[in-house]
Amino acid sequence: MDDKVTLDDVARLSGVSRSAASRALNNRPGVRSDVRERVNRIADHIGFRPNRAAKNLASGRSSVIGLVIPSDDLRVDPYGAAMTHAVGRAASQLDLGMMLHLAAEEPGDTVNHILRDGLIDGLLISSVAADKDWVDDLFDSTLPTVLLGTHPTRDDVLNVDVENTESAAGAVAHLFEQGCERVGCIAGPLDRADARDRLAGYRLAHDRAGRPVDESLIAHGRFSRQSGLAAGAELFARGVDGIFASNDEMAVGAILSGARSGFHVPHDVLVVGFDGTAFDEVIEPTITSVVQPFDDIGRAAVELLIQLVHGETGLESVSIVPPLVQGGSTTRPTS
Amino acid sequence: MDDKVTLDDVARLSGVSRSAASRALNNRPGVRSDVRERVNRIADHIGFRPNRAAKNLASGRSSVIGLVIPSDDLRVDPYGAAMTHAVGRAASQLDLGMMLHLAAEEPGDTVNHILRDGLIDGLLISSVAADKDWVDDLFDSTLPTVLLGTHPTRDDVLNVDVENTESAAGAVAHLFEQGCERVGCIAGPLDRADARDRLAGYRLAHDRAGRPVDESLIAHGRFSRQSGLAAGAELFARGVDGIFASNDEMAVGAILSGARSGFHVPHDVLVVGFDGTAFDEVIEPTITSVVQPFDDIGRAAVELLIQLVHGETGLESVSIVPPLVQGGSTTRPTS
DNA sequence: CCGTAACATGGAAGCGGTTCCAGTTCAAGA
DNA sequence: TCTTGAACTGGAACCGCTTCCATGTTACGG
Repeated sequence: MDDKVTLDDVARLSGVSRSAASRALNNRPGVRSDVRERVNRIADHIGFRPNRAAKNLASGRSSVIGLVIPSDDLRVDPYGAAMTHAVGRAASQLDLGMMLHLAAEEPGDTVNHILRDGLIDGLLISSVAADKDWVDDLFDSTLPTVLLGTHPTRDDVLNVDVENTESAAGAVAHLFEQGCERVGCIAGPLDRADARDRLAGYRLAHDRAGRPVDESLIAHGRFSRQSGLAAGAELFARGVDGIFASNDEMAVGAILSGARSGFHVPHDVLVVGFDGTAFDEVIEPTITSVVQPFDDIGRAAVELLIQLVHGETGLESVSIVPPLVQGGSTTRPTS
Repeated sequence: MDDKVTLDDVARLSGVSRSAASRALNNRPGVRSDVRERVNRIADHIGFRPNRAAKNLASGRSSVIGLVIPSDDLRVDPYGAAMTHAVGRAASQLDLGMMLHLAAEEPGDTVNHILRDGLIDGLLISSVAADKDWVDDLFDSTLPTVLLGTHPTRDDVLNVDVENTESAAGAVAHLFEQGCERVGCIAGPLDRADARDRLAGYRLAHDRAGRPVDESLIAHGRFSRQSGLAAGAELFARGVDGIFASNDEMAVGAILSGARSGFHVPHDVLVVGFDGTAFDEVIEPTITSVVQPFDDIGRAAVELLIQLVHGETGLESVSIVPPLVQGGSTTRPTS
């Protein structure tokens, strides 16, 4: 019923010009305060909604950001879903819209889609998607872009990430503190920077504790639950009393794997994971994990992107220190 | 480097007017074919990207659709993630953008966000979000809207859903065929239409088989894994040799619950779920489930919405029959 | 060879805002 | 009272594309 209320209507009813009305509604200077108030009152009285397309065209800004995330990641990886959720909320809080671009393996028309429409002010790209060539190319486009996570190879892109190395080291140190002697590691795919850093943290913790790293206790997974299952089995066979899994999915896999071969957590083995994405799992025990503060990350990323869009310079990447949240998987049974 | 190539440039270089160029590029009639070809060639030679905002403003259409999904659903419910993924892909294939709107409990500015910007041509709303008043109100707005799922109370909204009742009945019948005598049901929250329909299917199957429904074998959950765990425990205590869970999350919960109290699937109990969202789980056995063809649903919904946007009339809701996909949870061990 | 219909073309008017700029208003200081 | 300048105001251009409409062009049958 309130279709098609334009700025002209507001202006006419308020007895001012369109330009004055525009200034009033956008809190721009050059309007007497009583006029400003009247315009605003009338505007929302008649249900004025500025037409985004017109606004966009005139101002050159859309107040919409894009998020590029691997097609699969949203569906099968809790990390992707959590990140999408966080970014969506942050955008919404900042009065921004969010367009979701699912990154498939081949570019298809996606790049065009993303770039073509001046529909987007800037782009947030998941580092998980950055291995796809065409996604990677987006960093070189003229579109303002911020990376979520760490780029596998480049370090010239603005990004927001958690501190991986130290956090991983802290997680492993925690296992040492709980008395673990033989701590295994389930590393992620090493073509990813975060996986490499977490593995580095595992090594770092050993260095600091003055313990040698037993390379045979480093198993490799692909951040999936299945791969954690296999890697876990491998480690249990080698004999470990502690496991640092590079993400929670693999930690879950490891715990299940243990259960199947008679190793129980936390009775026989302590486990710590990374990401904090397994809290909704119905798994005993709950997993101690380096928990990613997704909301903070999303917020920081969106804010950084907006600053970039506004042409601010001297911006710096953000590194967030995630907390180690204790669950049952590293709590030694008292009995 | 190819910044700011406008239609004017294309027109000038092609030696035609802007209007002719526009017609040529949009495959509209009234352009000689050689001219059309020349314009197109030149356009992509100089890297012309029509400005979406301008296009949108002039044509009144944005080629962007919105998806409203409950805030939590994306993160903790595989169903939400799968649906989002499916819609995103379908939209992308049809050359449409997708804006994601996370529906929080309170409206906040979200409604404004969604409606205000003429940014969106139409809206897809998850039925899971339809219990929120403000979301529900969207159906009455002037924005073209299609519901994903079934509305809890209204039947005047255009929707795309799977056939719930018959499918559920089929799932239960399958349990009967496998020789189950006491089949329990874990129902979903009955304020949701799909949950009610699936429960109705459970009853229907009993009717058809000429078996009375033992009301004490109907447990209630909330579609979450945790609630499935509790409901499962309840049923195992009552003694069942088959369980129909209204979704896979609860089926997983039930299987875990069984394992904890010594009932093994499929040895002691057969289980069938609904949705087909648990395939990536590392659970033994894999779950027999009424699998939602998410891609088909997403595609159908987007197409329906676009027809609606184009003002087509006489459109009808779509009901898709999902297949029952067998997993290990209903395969009787031969030994 | 001409009249006419069918088609191709360019001009111009929007779409609904923002923003520059020049003209007004008005109060304070001379 | 007259200046002066800051603050306000409205007119008009413009963002880049679509689309209506009035011309110009072509091809045909008579």
